[in-house]
Amino acid sequence: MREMSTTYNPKQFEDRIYAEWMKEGCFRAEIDEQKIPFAMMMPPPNITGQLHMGHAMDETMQDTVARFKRMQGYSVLWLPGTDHASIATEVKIVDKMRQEGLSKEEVGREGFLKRAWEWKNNYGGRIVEQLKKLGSSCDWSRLAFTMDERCSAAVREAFFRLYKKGLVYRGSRMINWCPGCKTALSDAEVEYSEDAGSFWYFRYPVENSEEFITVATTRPETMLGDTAVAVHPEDKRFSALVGKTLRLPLTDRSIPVVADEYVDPEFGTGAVKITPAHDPNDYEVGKRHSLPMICVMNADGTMNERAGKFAGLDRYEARKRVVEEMKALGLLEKTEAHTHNVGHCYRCHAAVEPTVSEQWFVKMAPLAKPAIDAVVKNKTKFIPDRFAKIYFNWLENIRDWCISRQLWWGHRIPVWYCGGCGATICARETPAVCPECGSADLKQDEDVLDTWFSSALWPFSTLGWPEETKDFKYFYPTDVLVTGYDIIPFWVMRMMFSGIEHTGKVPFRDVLIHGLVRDEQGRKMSKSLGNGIDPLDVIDRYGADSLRLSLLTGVAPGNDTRYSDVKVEAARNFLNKVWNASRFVLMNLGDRKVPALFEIRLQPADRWIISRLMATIREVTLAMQKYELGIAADKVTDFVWNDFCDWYIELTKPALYGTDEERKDGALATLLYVLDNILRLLHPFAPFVTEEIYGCLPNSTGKIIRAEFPRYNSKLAYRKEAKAFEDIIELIKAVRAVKVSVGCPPARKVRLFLVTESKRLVNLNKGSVLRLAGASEIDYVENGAAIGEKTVSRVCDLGQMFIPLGELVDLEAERSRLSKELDRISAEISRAGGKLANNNFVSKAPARLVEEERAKLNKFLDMKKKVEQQLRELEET
RNA sequence: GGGGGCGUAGCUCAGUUGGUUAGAGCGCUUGCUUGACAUGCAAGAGGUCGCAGAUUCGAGUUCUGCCGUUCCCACCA
Repeated sequence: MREMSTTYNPKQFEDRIYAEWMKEGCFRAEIDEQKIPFAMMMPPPNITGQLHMGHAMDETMQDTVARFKRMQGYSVLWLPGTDHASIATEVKIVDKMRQEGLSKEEVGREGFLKRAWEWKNNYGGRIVEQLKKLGSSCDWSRLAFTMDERCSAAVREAFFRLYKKGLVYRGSRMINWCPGCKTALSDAEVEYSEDAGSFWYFRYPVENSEEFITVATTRPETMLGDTAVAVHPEDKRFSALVGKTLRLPLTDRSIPVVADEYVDPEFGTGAVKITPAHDPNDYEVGKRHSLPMICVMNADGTMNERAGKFAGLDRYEARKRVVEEMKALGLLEKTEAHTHNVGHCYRCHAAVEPTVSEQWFVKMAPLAKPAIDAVVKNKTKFIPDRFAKIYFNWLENIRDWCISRQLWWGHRIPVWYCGGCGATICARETPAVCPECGSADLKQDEDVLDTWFSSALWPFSTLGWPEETKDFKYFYPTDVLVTGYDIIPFWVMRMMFSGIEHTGKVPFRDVLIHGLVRDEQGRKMSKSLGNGIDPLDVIDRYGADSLRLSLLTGVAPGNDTRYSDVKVEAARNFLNKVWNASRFVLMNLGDRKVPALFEIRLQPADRWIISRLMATIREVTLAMQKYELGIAADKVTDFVWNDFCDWYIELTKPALYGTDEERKDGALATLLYVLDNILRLLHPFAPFVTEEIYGCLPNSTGKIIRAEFPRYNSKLAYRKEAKAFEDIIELIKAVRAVKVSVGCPPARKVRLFLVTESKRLVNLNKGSVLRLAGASEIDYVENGAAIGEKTVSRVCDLGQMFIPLGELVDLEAERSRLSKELDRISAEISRAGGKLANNNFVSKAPARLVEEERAKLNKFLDMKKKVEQQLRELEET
C-alpha cells in the first residue's frame, strides 16, 4: 500500500498517472464485435489556438462522457485532432513574415506553404499537449489533422462528388469581402455590431433641370459606384422623375431614376442611391433593372481607378473626401448621427465590404432539406432541444455557401482550367493532360477552400472515408457531438448536411450543446478585454480534477457559466475530502484482511449507507445517460460528503475503536466496499485522484479507468431498513440541536431518556448514538413524568427524547424555540387540514398522496400535543 | 422586425415528466484543535421562486400578457 499524504496534492500524481494511462494504451479504441461501439469526434481546435476555458469545458464534458461509457463496457472511440484554420493561420504566418520584412508575394506560394507547414510542425501540437493536462482520454494514436493525407483526400472526393452533381458551382455573385484578410467570407463568418456612424444627405441634380433628388447614405464613398437612384413606384413625390436621368456628382456619369418596391418611402428621403456592386439589396435591384455594376474598390479596401480622383485612397479616407467635396459643391444637404449594423470579419474584425466577385459556391437548398428532415424526424437530437431551433433557423434561411478563399493555406480547389480549349476540369487527383483536348497546359484554380469545408467532413474523413475502412464501418455514425452553441451554424449544421449527402447517414445521433464560460462578472472572456483565465494556470494551482469538477457542477446544459476561483476551490476542498476519507479507510484497514461484504452480518448503519449508495448509483447513471453531467456530479458529491463522510464514517468509529472483531470487520468491509464504489462513480469526473487512490486499495486489480462503472443492485437497496435507520440520524440531530439550543457545552455528556417503541434499533446503534450525540447513557422510560427531573424534550420519529439539564441551561431559549416550533406545526396542520378538507383533492389526487397527507396531519397533531405539553412543563419551572 | 436564454437565499447557480415543509456552494451568525480532513466538524439565520392573470384538487415547474436583462438572426439605404 502506497503511503498517503495528509492533504490532497494533485501535483504529486497527475502527470505520472497520465503517463501510465498512455503507456498502457488505456485510451486506444479497439474494434471489438463483442462490444457496442461508442464514438465521439473531438471538435478540432485550431493549430493557432491556445487552450482556453471554453476548450477546458468542452473537453471535460467529452472526457467525462468517454470515461463513463468506457466503464460501462462500450468500445469507446474519442478521436482527437486539430484544424488547419485557414484564415487564422495564414494571418499569423503573414504577421510573422512582416516582422522579418517579408511579404507573401515575395516568398511566393511555395515558399509561403513551406513556412506554414514549418510553423504547424513547430507549434501546431502545442494545444494537443495542453489537452493532455486536463486528463483527456482520447485515442492519440488516431490523432487527425484537417490537412493530413486522409482528410485531404476526403475533401477532394467530397468536392468532386458535389461538382459532378452540380451542387458546387462557380459564379459571380454578391459576397462578403474582408479587406483585412483579402478574401471572400461565408455569411456565417460575418459578425454584425452596432457602430456609430452618420447619415449623409446628398443632392443628385436632375439633368437639364434645376431640380434634384436627395438621397441618404451611410457609405458616401460607394456613390462613386452608383448606377441608379430608386424610388417606390407609388411614391407620388417622385413619380414625375421616374425615367429621368440624374447627373452623378464627382463623376462624369449619368444615372437613371428607377421605381422599385424595395424602397421604403417612409425611411430617409424615400429615394435610395443604388450601388449594385457594393450592397446586397442594391445588387438585387440592379439585377431587376439591368443596371451596370461598377466596382470601385480594390481587394485591400482602397478605391480603384473606377473611383476617379479618389483612386488609391483607403475607403474611409475616400469617405471623408467625398463628403468634403459634396459639401464644397453645395450638394450636402445635411448630416445626421446614425448608428447602424456593420458586418465585421470574425477573424480580423475589419468591416466587411459586400462585393460582387467570382467565387465557388455550394448550392444549399437541396442539401438543407434532408438536414432539416433528419432533426425533425429525430435521427439527430439536440440536447437541450431548444437548440434545434437555431439549427432550423439557419438552414431554412440559408443562401448558397461561398467556399472559395483567396488564401494559400488550405485545401486547394481541385479544379483545373485548360489553356488549350478553355475546359474546366474537376478531378480527385492532378490531371496530366486535359481530358477534353489533350493539352498539357493546365492551371489549377488559385483559391483554397473554406476551413469549414473540411471540418464539415470531420466525423467521417477521420475514419478514412471514402474508403470503407474497418473504423468507418464500426464507428460511423458517431454517437454524440459535444460543442458550444456558438458554432452550430459554422460546423454542426455543415457536418449534418455533409454527412447525409456523402454517407447517407447522419454523422451523430446526439448533439450535446454547452454554453460559454464567462468571467467572474459574466463578461465574455476575450483577448482584447484581457480577462481570459488560463486553464493551465488553474491546473497548476488546484489540479486538473478540481478544474474539471468546477466546470461541471451547477451548470445546466446549454447555459453559460461563470468561472471563478472560488468554485475551483470548492471542488478542491471536496477532493481533499475524498482523499482524506480514503486515507481514513485505508489507515484503519492497515494490513487486516477483511471478509467480503456478503459474508458478514451487517449492522443497520452499514445497510443504510449501502442503500444510499445504491440510490446514488441509480441517480447518477440515469443522469449520465441523459447527459446531465452537472446533476450527476452533484449527486455523487452529495453522497460522498454528506452521507459517507459526515455520517457513515463517524458511525463506524465506535466499532473501529472497539473490541468486537466481528463488528470491526463489518464496518471495514462496508467502508471498503462503499469507497471502492465511490471512486468508480467519481472517476469520470475526477479521473486522476480516483486513479491514484484506487491504486492504494487492497482489493483493486489494474487501473480504475478500466474498471466497471458501479451497477445498481436491487438486493442491496435495503429500502425499509434504511428508512428505519434515518430515525437514528434524526435522533442524534435532535440531541445535538437541543444541546446547542440550551447552551450546553458540546463536551458535556448528557443523559438521554427515550420514550420509544424502537428499543432494539436504538440498542443496536447505542455506541454511535452516544458518540455522535455526545451522551453518556440512554434510559428507556414510559413517559416524561417517570424521569422525575427537569428536562428538555424533543419529539422525533422514534418517539420522544428527554434530556435532564440541571441548572446550567438557558431555558428561556428553549421556551422561545418551542413556541416557534409550535407556530410551524400549527401552520402545517392548517395546510394539511385544508388540503384534506378539500373534496376535490381527496377525490382527484392520487390515493398515495392523500394517504401521505393524512399521515402528515396525524403526525403534526401528535407533535402539537407533545410540544404543548413540554411548553407547559417549562412554564411551571 | 423575428426567435431564444435568464430573472429562485447577500453572491453564483441547481431544481429532470406539475405532487412531502423549495435546494447546493460561497458568504453570514454561534460554538468546537471530537485520534481522516480547519481544504475541517456541529447548530443556525436567510426565499411572498420578476409582476399580473389563466389552467388544475395542486404551479418555481404548463399557458397568456407585461417588466427587466442578455444572446442569436434579419435589417431601412
